[in-house]
Amino acid sequence: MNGPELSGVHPLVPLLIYSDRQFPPTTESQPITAHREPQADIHPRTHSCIQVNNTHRPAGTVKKPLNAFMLYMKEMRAAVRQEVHERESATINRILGRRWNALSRAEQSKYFDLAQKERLLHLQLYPGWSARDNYGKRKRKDNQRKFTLKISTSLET
DNA sequence: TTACCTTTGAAGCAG
DNA sequence: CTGCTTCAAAGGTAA
Repeated sequence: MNGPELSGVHPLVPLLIYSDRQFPPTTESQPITAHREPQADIHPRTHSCIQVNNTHRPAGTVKKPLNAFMLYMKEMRAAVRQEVHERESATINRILGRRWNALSRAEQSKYFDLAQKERLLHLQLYPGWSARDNYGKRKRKDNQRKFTLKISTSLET
């Protein structure tokens, strides 16, 4: 198999090469975006990432490394979309979860190993980074539930 | 335009 | 340490 991957090689392969040593002149504001989501960093048409930098949301927001299942989803999502006549990610993800649980441990280990490498790579790419950087950033209704829970606790106290 | 929905796993947080 | 909560992807859908 030369490259079952759609785009060619795994997104982390070219980065593993760099992981051997310190990265070339990093502009600190732009730390190796090749990892994933280049669109979140620089838009070719926009080109002016200066404005988007501080005002709204930092373009260089470092996200969590993908776990084994997320990596499995990344690879299988397109295929499943073609198999079934469905486009909603919620439905697709439900199917992916079903297939993931049907995989043997040996088959899953492939993705667990890949996820571990991603974590190590992430550690090298962003030393000092913590998942708490993005913790509570999403606006979710769960926040209200947590808030309500707090209120209940306070009332009891 | 944004959050929701949905999955598993990792990790943060609270007690 | 135990258990609960949030985020990671992602795309149609609802508000």
